[in-house]
Amino acid sequence: MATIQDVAKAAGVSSATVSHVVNNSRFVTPETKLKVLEAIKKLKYRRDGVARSLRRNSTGTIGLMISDISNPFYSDLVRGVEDAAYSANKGYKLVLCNTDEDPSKERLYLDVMLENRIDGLIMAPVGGNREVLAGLIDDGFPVVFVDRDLPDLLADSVTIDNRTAAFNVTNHLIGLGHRRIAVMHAILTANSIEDRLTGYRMAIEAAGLTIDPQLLFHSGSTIDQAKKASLVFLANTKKASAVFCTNNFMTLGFLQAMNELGLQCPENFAVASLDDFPWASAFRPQLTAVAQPAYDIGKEAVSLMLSRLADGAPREPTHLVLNGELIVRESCGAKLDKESLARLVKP
Amino acid sequence: MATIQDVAKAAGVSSATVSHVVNNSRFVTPETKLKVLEAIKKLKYRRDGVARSLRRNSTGTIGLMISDISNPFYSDLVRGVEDAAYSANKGYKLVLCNTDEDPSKERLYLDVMLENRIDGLIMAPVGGNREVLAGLIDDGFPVVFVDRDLPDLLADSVTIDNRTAAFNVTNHLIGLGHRRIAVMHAILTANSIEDRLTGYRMAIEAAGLTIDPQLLFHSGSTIDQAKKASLVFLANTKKASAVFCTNNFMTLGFLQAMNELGLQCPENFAVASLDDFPWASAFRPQLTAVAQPAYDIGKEAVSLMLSRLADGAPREPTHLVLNGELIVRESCGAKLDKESLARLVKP
DNA sequence: TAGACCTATGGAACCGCTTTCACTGAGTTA
DNA sequence: TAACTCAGTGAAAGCGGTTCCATAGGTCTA
Repeated sequence: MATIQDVAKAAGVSSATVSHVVNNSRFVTPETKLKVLEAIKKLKYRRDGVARSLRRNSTGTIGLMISDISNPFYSDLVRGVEDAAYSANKGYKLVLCNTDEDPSKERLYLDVMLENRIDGLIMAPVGGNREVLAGLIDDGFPVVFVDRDLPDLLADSVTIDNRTAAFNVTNHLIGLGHRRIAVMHAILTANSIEDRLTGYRMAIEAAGLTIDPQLLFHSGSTIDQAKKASLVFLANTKKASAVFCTNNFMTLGFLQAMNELGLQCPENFAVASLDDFPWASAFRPQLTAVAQPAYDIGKEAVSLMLSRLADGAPREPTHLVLNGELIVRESCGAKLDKESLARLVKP
Repeated sequence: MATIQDVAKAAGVSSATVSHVVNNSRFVTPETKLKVLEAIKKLKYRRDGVARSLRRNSTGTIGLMISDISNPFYSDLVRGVEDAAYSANKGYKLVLCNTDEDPSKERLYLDVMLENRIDGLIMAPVGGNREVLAGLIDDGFPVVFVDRDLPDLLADSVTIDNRTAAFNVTNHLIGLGHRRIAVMHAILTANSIEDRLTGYRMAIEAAGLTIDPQLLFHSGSTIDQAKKASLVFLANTKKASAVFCTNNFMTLGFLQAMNELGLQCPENFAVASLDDFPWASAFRPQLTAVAQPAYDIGKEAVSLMLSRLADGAPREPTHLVLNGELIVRESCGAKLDKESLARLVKP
């Protein structure tokens, strides 16, 4: 691999000149430039980004930590981040890792990324590495939280209004006549889940209903765990007629469980999802869901990140809150005739 | 950020000793080691991976280029790559990018990755950057193709037996009585699509049927493009009773088109997919599909990569061919009663 | 006791770039 | 013609590690 010195020698100029040609960072006469470019071509020279990063003290790399790339919510989000990061003039690169909601994995990857001198970090925090993150943020290291926030850590964040989203979903179910609405949720120390539960409670109470703690159940964050938890819940039926699944893997797990038990949705049980699927319209049951703007969350996160990277001037953290859109389809019974619906909502 | 020199000074030793302590690369007396570790802790020293990479001439980074992370096939594959890459003792990092099947994007990202001195590249080649890739491979740079292969480029590859998979799917449709089976495919210069079409043709001919070119149609590689192509196809109906969708986005597009036209699957049209979805069992129609071992493809790709990175000794390229598994569910009519099926297969 | 050997550590070159500072020679001004 | 300006380029330090080679001091052998 040819170095800048090789090119300089071949072109009969100094390495400084080669560098300036490559980076377009100072005037070079057309003739000299031509000589340099020819030498570059001839030697197949490719600037060494590692040496460059060392010298410039910046790698042009953004770290991206999410729970699980195989979750469509995150893959869309990642897509948004990537498109925005590469396309910016600067051409930031992305280093990706999955935490699986495991704090120790998160910690490990944090160390790896910091050792490799990422310029900034976009992450869906698991919670549990507060000190490390607080240290980073205090040092002025750019961190943008996505999907959730870690309360009282002063970093930028891009989330959706989880409370309102959950309220709307729950309210939709209530409006259809459902009275006993279950909730399946993941266990997280981040605030998104808590907000979703709060939205649920607010809707229940606003309708003058009472909250039955028996109707809340939780599961691990994979489809399989969600399915198992759902089977258990459905076995000890608490006479619910509907469930609000607080994320998309919960929804898939619940539907798989219903399927295994021979239950039809919505004929036997209504299902509402917080998080839509891009392919939802191709399948039955057609899910009633809040669609999160995952791609936009990623895009906005990059934009906050770039603004931090651009001017070193510290600023107050920005908390961007996007809106989820409730898409009413069939899985809660919205399209059922009155009679069938009546049968569904009174278990 | 403290440097190794700072630590050395604080511990009263040389930077060489600090380096050896950090890397565990030569014996250091317990007392000295302790002093160093304490200094590291006190100064919050974190080894600079960039400087390290420069000196060692290796970054511990693997580039990963796929079409589109929001495609579940690729997100599973990426997951497999990541798990294998991080978990190996070496702890390789991953740099990710999406080509969207666009050769110029592929070229751009290739340049970015090479500039940043990835140690190896795992990619689903778009085709069209043959010279660059050939140059790399000739220079002994480790490249592993996944999902598809670029014929006569001597790189390792991990694929599935596309021909057999397509043969089996088609044969399944024929076995159910379908005689006019359409195929929707993407346009790629890589060989996977060609192989799938070949498998289709072989099954048709093996059954003594004739191939009607009117039944083949193609589309761009997004769900939306697939939907549009499907709408056109379904509008000018060629009296097909079944379609074989040669990848998962084709399948989703086709189902969305059917849905838009009020067509039921399989009652009005049978659909077979090459590529399953992890959540397939939660929804209707329950897809009959060949499940590709996407996660394993990723894992195996890393394992080939690591073997190349370990011993510098060049070896012949390895072409690993995994098997897709035909999962028979309902979308081709397999579970229909004879009468309904008979109605379906004779359009 | 001299030489050989071993153990634990240090000195410093070097990886390939960027960037500051300096320099040369031509043109301009007084 | 001397002094100055300015355009174009070069020399070399330095980013923060790794690693080769050297060395001091101790132990062992003859």
